[in-house]
Formats: sequence, C-alpha cells, structure tokens
Amino acid sequence: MKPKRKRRDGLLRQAQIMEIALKLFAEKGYHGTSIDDIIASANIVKGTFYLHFESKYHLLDTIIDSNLSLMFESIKLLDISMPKPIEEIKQFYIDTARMLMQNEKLRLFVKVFFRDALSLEQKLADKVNYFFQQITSIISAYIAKAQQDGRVKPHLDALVLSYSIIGSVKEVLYHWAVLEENLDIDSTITTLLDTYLSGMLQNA
Amino acid sequence: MKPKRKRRDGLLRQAQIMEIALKLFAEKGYHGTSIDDIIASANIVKGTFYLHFESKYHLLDTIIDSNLSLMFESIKLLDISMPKPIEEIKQFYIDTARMLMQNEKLRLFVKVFFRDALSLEQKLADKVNYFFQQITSIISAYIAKAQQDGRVKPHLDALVLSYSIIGSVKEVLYHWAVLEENLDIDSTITTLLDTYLSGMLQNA
Amino acid sequence: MKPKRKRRDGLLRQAQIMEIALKLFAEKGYHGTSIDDIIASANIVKGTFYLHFESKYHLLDTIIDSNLSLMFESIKLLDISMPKPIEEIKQFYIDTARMLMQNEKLRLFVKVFFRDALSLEQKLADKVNYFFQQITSIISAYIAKAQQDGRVKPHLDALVLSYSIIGSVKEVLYHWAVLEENLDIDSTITTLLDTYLSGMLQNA
Amino acid sequence: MKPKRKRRDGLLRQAQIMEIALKLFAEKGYHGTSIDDIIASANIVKGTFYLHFESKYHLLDTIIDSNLSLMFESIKLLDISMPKPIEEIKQFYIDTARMLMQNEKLRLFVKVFFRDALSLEQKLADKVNYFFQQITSIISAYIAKAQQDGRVKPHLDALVLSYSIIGSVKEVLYHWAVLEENLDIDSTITTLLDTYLSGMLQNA
DNA sequence: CATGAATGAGAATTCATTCAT
DNA sequence: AATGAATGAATTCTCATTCAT
Repeated sequence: MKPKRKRRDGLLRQAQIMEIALKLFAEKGYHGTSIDDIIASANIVKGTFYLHFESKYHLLDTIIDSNLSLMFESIKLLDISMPKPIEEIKQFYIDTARMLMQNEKLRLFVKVFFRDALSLEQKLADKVNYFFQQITSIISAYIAKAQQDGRVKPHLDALVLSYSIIGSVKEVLYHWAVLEENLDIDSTITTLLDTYLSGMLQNA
Repeated sequence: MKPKRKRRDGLLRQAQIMEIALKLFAEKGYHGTSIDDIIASANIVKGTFYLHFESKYHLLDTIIDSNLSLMFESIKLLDISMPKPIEEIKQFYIDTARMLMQNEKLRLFVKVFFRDALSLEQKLADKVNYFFQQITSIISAYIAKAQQDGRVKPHLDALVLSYSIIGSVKEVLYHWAVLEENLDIDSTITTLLDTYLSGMLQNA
Repeated sequence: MKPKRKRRDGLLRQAQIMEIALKLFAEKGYHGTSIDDIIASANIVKGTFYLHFESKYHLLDTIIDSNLSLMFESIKLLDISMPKPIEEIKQFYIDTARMLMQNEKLRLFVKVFFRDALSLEQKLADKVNYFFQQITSIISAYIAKAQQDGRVKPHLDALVLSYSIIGSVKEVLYHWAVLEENLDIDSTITTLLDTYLSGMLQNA
Repeated sequence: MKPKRKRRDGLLRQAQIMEIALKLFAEKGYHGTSIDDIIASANIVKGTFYLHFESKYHLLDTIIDSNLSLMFESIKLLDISMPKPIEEIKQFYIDTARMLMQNEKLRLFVKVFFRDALSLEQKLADKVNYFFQQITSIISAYIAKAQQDGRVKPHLDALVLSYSIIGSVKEVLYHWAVLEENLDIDSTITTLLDTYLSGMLQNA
C-alpha cells in the first residue's frame, strides 16, 4: 500500500483543519465532535492533526482566538457616543451588520461560541469573559462620558446599561447564528437603536 | 463484610442526588462531572444512582424541568404592560428580584443553565429554546397589545424588543449567577426599567 | 450477546492482575507489555483493569511495593556481625537462599526489578534507591560496629565495603533471576562468605 | 522562504547527534527521550536524523558500541594476577580511575547503561550480557590461573569470585555515575583491593 | 545532504451503563 | 432498595518512521 501523501504548506493545512473543525463544532458541538470526525472530514490521519494542533482543546482555543478579534471590532462599532446624526449612525450599523451576516464562517463561530465557549475549561471561559469585560468597559466608558457631557440621563447606571446593550446584541446574534432565524436587519437595528437612544438620551 | 444498606425514602434520595448533582454541575460543568463524582459526593454506589435515574442525561433533564417553571414565573414578571404606576411596578420587580436572588439553588441552576444547557443534546437545547420562545411570545404579545393601545411606539419591532429585553435580563443573570458579581438590585432594575420604558413608551 | 460477568472479590482480582502482569513484565519488560497484553492474559476487559489500578504505572508501583519488603528482609540477613560460629552462619545463609530461590514469583520480581525499576519515572527510581540506601545503612552500621569492637580491620571504608557486598549480591541475583543460570548455592555462599570474612576480619 | 541548509561533514553531524542523544538519554532515559527531543536539541529536522541513523534503536546501539570498548579496557585493569607489588598495582588503579572519572561523557554513558541497557530489546541486552560475560571470563581465568599457581585459595569458586568483583565495581560505578556521589577514589580502591586480596590470597 | 509535512499503528485512559448478588 | 464488580465502546494522544520536494 503506497501511502498517499498530500503535501502542502503547513499553514494551509492548519487553516483547513480549523475551518472543517469549526463546521463540525457548529453542527454537533465541541464534545459531540471527535478527533476522528475531524480527520475524517479533513481527509487526513491522526498524526497530521496532532502535527498542527497539540490537542483538541488547543484547536478550539486557536479558533476562538482567531475569531475573537473580528467580533471585538464588530461590537466596538456600537459606539453610541458617535458624534454623528442618528440616521447616519443607523445606516452605518445596518451596512456593517449586513456585511458581517454574510460571513458564513462568522455565523458558525458565533454558534460554537454560544454553545461551547462557556462549558469548557475555565481557561477558555476566562478568555471569553475577559473579552466581554473589555467590551463592557468600552461601552460603559462611552456612556459615562456621554453622561458627563449631559447627553445621557445621569441617573442611569452606566454598567447596567452596557450589560443590557451587550445582552441585547448577544440575544439577537443567538437568534441569527444558533436558531438561524431570518432577521430583518433594518427593523432590528432601528428598533434597538431607537429604543436605547430615546431611552438613554437626555432630550429624547 | 456485610454491605451497609442505607435505606431511605426513594424520593428523598432522589432529591438528595439532584441537589448534589446541581452543585457539582455548577462547579465543574456537566461534562466535567462524572457519575463517580456524583455518587462519591452523595455517598451512594453506582447501582443506587441508576435506581433513581435512568441516565446521567435524565438527571440533568429532571433538574432542568424542576427549575424551569420557577424561572418561567420569574421572567413573566417583566410584564411591561402591567396597568400600574411605574413606581409600584418597579418596587414589585425589586422585591421579586431580592427574593429570587436569595435562593442559592436557583443561582446554581442558572449557572448550570448558562454553561451547559446549550452544549448538550439537541433534545435539551430544544427544551430550553422552547422555554425562551414561550417567554418571547408572552413579552412580544404584551408589547404588541400595548402598541395597539397606543402606549408603545408603533414603529418598533415587538419581536426584536422582546429579544432585547430577554437578552438584557439574561446578561444580568449571567453576571449574577456565573460571574458572581454583587449587583445593586435597585439601580439595576431602575436602569433597565427606565431605559426600556422611556425608550418604548409613546409619551415618555 | 450476553456479557459474561465473572464476579469475584475485588482483592482477588487485583492480586490476579498483579501476578499476571509480573509474569508479562518479566518476560517482555514493562514498556514491552501493553495494557492489552495484560487484560488479554487476565481474561478481563479494559475497564476492569482500570477499576483496580489507576494506571499502568501504579500497577508496577504496587507490585514493587508489595515485593520490596520481602527483599528487604532477605537482604538484611547478610548480617556479618552476627555473633555465631561461621559454619552456623553459612548454613543459615544457605538455607535462606534455598528457600528464597524456590519462590518463582520472587525470581520474576527480581528480573523486572533489574530490568525496569531504574528506567522508569524518577519516583520509582527514588523508591528503589531509597531501598538500597536503607540496606547500605544497615550493612555499613554492622561493619562500623565490628570495627569498633576490633573485629574488622579498621582501615577499610565501611561504606565502600557495604557497596561491595551489595554489588556482589546484586550480581549473583542478576545471574540467577535474569540470566537464569543454575548457581550452586553452596559454593556461591561459601565463596562470598569466606572471601569477605577473611578479607575483612582482623585475625583472619 | 528558502529552507536553510546547514551542510557539514557527515561524520561530524553524526558525532554531534550521538553526543546530544547521550546527554538526553542520561537525563530522561531512552524511552523518555523522543526523536523530537533529539532533533530539537541538535537543531536539525527529522529527515536529517534518519539520514545518519536508521532508527532510534540503532542510535543507541552505536552509542553503546562506541563506548563499550573503553569500558572493556577499563574493567580489564582489574587484573588481580598482575605480577607486581601491591602498592604499585593500587597506585595504577587509582591513577586509571582518576583519569576515567574525569571523562564526563563516560559518566553519562555509564548512567544510560545502568538505566536503560537492560530494559530494551533483547538484542541489546544480549550485547551487554556478552560484554560482561567476556569480562567474567577474563577475570575468572585470571583467578583460576592464580589458583593453579597456588596464590589464590583453591576452594573458592572462581566464577562466583568474578561475579562478586564485577558486582562490586558495578555498584561503585552506579553510585558514581547515577547517584552522582563524591567517592573518595583512594579509600574506595584501597578498601576493595585490600578486601579482595586478603580474602582471596593464600598467604594473606 | 537537507527538509518537514504526512503517516498510522498503537497505546493509555475514560466513563456511562449493566447486572449478578 | 442497595451493592459494586464488570463491561467495552469510544476517545484522546504518541511517536518512530517515510518520502516528496
């Protein structure tokens, strides 16, 4: 039996494994996906997998790391203190959301994220929590500044508000990525923006 | 050596196992907790466990079922259409929240819920999703009715609004149950209520 | 397929596994013997093995622990300071050696011991070294005392002498247990005893 | 990216690999050292290793072969039938021992030798055993001849005596190479020589 | 000579579940 | 009701060796 050696650049193979694993994790969950499943899908053998990733856990870790920055940038866009006309902001949100929601890999990642990121080792949960903590810091800093500028109602708790905003976005993402609902981006963003803006702003 | 047989009422034993399992699931996650861990904590042997629960999965299923109704009732309280003065509603929310947050078992359950409920078998995820779908239906029905009554802004998407509200509450619960933050109940509820009410209501 | 369950007392099964493993370790070495080999010989399945031993390493550890005390007692017999006529001592040595050399399990253990005990984890090597250190202490203390009593030549280094004696015995054991030579117990013990006695003793 | 090709003389590279492997084997044992460890230390890649050695086993085999002759010569020095004044012999032993004990590579080899030589494949064990068998033959021939010449007590078993001497030396080497004890060469050799000489010699 | 991606046969270990007692 | 020894399929991970480039 001649072994077929499909040689290719190491990074390509690594990316290929990550993509296939992401698909499987999204479909059957992290625990429900075995290394055997992954290598069968990727058409490689055990050793090749462990050549590129030191463990199943590190594979997920790498996937999460490589996707988290994109999510980070995306969520940062929710800058409510942006000094622009509301209609312009709204359009910007809508355009960004449309762009992101066409990214199938992102959808899979969000799905895996919601399903498995918290149920694994503490280290991973810590990483995820740190990520959201950063987002929270940014948003609550925006709000606090807007409160000092007299634009946002002063009696609202900036931290709770940022939890609320983040929770709202998470929930919408969950319906999009996990439940695969067809959300109307326009009305979703309009509703969220209008509610939060007129709920938070001083003169609204 | 005569084996020691600790006979006791079957339901008692069952409740005891559930309580211990909940504690362990909250601590180490469902996948991170083995039957061996549970029976060691409960001071029983393998056979006894399977006398009371047909599988590890059914144990969690039972735990979830028995806690979901309480959560259901609690979340239903977010009835924004409640025909009462806002201050009264707010006080009611605060009182309810205080009561619930003293329930340590509930905190553990919420923790397990957030960590594991979605990463398990489809059957369980379906149950959880159905639960939230019900909550969503109730809330969006409230909102739709309030829109018909002219109390809530008509251009807002009732479904998106209910996602947002549920997401906000989930997020707060997550910070309470999983991250074990000390939340100020007063300012939390005040902020959420004020924001949503003045964000949604016609004349606000 | 009805699984055949060969129920028996847990300790019996444990002893059975240890005996079979010792045989295999002696035959093929620790690294050369897989868990599969052991369970096939013992006619049990994987799970049963791990029910009784937490790992392959712990199995060897248990085997070593349970045999070391016998070896300890045996080697202690080399008490050169024994206040008895030489002929009597010699006969005692011969009788003891005969007895031990009929113990087939001991032979297997000595074989495993020489082959594998030092090539494994540090922990095990430490244990073995500690064992010999104890023997060394005992023997060199005997010698030092005999030197104070003027029976052993004072210029000899008691520690080196104990190394020498232990090394001699180890070597003979190696030829017996590993190389499976047929040693003449009488002439072996006579030669060693006579050489060491007339080599060490003052008036010899 | 052009791969960097560090060409050098084949034998040099081979010697370099052997030296690094010896160090690693001494430190972590043969089984505890992987090819990956070796090539990482040697700063080469897999293919290069197999260019120089056909297998991990052959690497050790080569290391053993290249060191065994030195050990062979060294141990042959224990020629008790040497027709010289004892003091001269003793001084010769001491000088030789001093010289050998300064050879760090030899110490590493002896360590590997004691730890792993016996726990490996039969082929290697056979080689080691053959080596000692040769030493044994030489020593017991010396003794037998000295017995015929009337210099060594005739009732001692020449074979057992040679086992004893070899065992003594092995044990001392073990304490030096593996346990890294600081042995006093003078008193070690004096004690061994005096004991064996006055133990074996007719008129002593 | 040199590279390093790929191989794949093993090996160890886990753990939910069963069932004879 | 209770026991706890036994099961065995599933899973992760290792590592010496090969070979196309």
